[in-house]
Amino acid sequence: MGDLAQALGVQKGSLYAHIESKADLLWEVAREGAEAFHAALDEVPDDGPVVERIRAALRGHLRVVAQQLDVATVFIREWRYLEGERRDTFIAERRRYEERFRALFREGRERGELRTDLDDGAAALLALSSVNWAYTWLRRDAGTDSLADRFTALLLDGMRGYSS
Amino acid sequence: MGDLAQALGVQKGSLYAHIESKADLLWEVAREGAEAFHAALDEVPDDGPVVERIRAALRGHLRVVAQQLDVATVFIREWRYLEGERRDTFIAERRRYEERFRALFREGRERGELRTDLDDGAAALLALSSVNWAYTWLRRDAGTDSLADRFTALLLDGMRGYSS
DNA sequence: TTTGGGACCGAACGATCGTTAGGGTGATGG
DNA sequence: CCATCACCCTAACGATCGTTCGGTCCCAAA
Repeated sequence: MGDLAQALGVQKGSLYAHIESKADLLWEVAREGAEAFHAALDEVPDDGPVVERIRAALRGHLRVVAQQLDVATVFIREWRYLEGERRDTFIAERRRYEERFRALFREGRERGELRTDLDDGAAALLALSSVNWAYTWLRRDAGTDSLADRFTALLLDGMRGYSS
Repeated sequence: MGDLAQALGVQKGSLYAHIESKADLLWEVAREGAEAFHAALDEVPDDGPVVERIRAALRGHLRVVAQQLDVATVFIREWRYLEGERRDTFIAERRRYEERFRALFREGRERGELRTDLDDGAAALLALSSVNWAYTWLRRDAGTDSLADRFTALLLDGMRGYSS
């Protein structure tokens, strides 16, 4: 709160003419984060090659991380400090996001665009881990699309030479 | 400190008969974490198929995460609260760990066991991201080896069907 | 012109937390 | 037997932090 007030050029107490509590602020940022990531997924077309949609989803996620790093940090890490009902509803929203991701891989498998023995749970976990971890090192001005493409290529084609 | 004292069945102040400061504790755990992860990497043989060594490295990392979750959490996340010189030396140790990981992928490419156009930096980043993120969801009793193997399979062979 | 209200200040409150101080106990070893 | 020392307690200190409160200023609506 002190830092926030200082960044606004205002005394600590003056903040409370605009907000109710610190917890409210965290909740607002968490909601904003959920909205941003879901919005990025909304931009992914719901038909066309699954591979391209996965690439678009990773691009979108990384873009949110890079361009709204603070919001993303709350969505990814700081949400833990939410309390009570807000915490529960946030977790549900977060699970929904992961589920939407997983559905991509499931559909890819079912359509035969991905390997038929694909473990879509592990696949979604792997993909989401890679982009979720990005908030720890990603710079705001990084070329996120090309990075997402490199991740996509690695995830889809693997690191072995056989498939090239 | 209060929680720690309570867990030990002791008053807060009594802790200081054994330690110097809270910062010292964090430093100790951070060092323990670095030691554990490096030790896990030491168990990986330095010859043989690179693919198997990568699998072993991921297994080792996940095992440390699962079995020493608190230590791993400090190594992965809480080290940020280290200060001064300790912070710097820790970061160096952490970078060295990442570099050892990356060397695996580089060697795999150079030996022709991995694709010749492999971006070993991105590959190491992807692999480390996947296992680093695990501390957020991994349960202590999880079958980490099989999980590491699933990750290894996905990373090496990819999610596309072509290579199977 | 008066009134109401939003924005802000300055100060303080109350809680938490890491740490210190002073004193007590009991076991150990010279 | 006595001194030492490790260990622990209670109490308090000082700093930080989120929040409250009374008061001032100023703009806009009545």
